[in-house]
Amino acid sequence: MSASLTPRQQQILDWIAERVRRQGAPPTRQEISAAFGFRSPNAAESHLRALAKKGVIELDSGRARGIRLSEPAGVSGDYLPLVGRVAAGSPILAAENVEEELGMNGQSFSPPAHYLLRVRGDSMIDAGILDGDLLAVHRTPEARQGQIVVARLGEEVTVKRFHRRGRKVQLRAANPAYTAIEVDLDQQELVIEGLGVGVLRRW
Amino acid sequence: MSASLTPRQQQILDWIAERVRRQGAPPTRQEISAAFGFRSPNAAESHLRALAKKGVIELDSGRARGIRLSEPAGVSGDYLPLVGRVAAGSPILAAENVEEELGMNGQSFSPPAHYLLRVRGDSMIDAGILDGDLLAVHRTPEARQGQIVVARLGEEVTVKRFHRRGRKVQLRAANPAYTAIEVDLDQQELVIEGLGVGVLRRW
DNA sequence: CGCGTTGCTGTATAAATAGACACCATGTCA
DNA sequence: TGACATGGTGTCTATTTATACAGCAACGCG
Repeated sequence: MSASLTPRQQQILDWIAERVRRQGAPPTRQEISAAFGFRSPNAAESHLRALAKKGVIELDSGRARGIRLSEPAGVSGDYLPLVGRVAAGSPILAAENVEEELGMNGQSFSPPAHYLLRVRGDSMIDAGILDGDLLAVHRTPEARQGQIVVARLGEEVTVKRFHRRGRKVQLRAANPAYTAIEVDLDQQELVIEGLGVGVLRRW
Repeated sequence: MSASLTPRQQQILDWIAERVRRQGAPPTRQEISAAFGFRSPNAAESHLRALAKKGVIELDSGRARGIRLSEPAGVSGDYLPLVGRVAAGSPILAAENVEEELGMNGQSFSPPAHYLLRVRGDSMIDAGILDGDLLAVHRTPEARQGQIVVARLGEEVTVKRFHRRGRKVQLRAANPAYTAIEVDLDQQELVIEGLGVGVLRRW
């Protein structure tokens, strides 16, 4: 997608990101030039154009300090990845599935959350999980009766309540409009990706 | 700590913080004026001076967009106070009401959350807010039709949907088993403590 | 070889921006 | 009563800033 940056370009991008993080506002052309010892603001201008062309920044024309970082860098620690739609066949935490990093500590949940998964549909509405809600997930392959799990059936990832009887598993929705999914462990592969440990909703 | 802001000042500070969060750069005086309908950039200028005087922002003189938030976005850091039962008559954020500090950034919500309030009862169940859920609250005295608000009526703090017709306000539950609370602003005092901006549930 | 990209210098200018000065109305505090 | 904060309108200007134009040198690609 975005062409790789030259070392110089990377250096400049890093500096800009650092500036935004520390000063709260992007630099001007002349500030960039001063920082790198350019004698002409146009050196900065052309670097910015190159960076914009490669898609790592966006320039708002005609605005003072109109530089925006395409991907806000600065993932330092207490962040949980937000997983949106899971691409068929890919591991849940593959980079392509991560939409955003949310500033919150997984330890706020017990057991701790490893990531947040956006829930689609109203199949868990009676458990107070609405369409678009973020399910806090603890990665573990173990589930007990009645727990809310993130399960992978073939290429599909779903959120349901887990019920097991011997070699048969029922994945039950929390909504009378849905019928339970029956899985025979000898016939189909079922992977428990994790356990729901909480819900986060943003309006 | 920081001197208390007037509602108008809080509103302007919130708007600036939101801008910084979303656009990556602080606004200019004319942008503030445009957003609030001021006809003169000087209205924004004097508000900024007032905010700087109270220590919630810092101004870099002679720089375009030289506004820095003293405490990023007016939110103290990476922790949100969890407010449980609110003692009668005390301010919501009084230390006696804070049960715990949760490791999450208020910026995960938009507008940013200032604290979490434990919701009691099932009066908001149809909005997906269950007994014991934590409501993320953005402090502001302003509410629009239908928004979920934290309101104080006399000594009681409640979470309801806000509806206003002239001097009469209805606080509606999201549960058919409850009847709406009618408030005549000329008879009773109603304080909007904040706006619900999200929900956090821990199992 | 010519062509495009990178990485600069140097100059110029229109537009964006901060911020001064003057002024007004309202409320509060002592 | 006067002083002071709040919340504005209106105008003007010095500075800051983005960005165009004209060049130059080095490099890799086909």
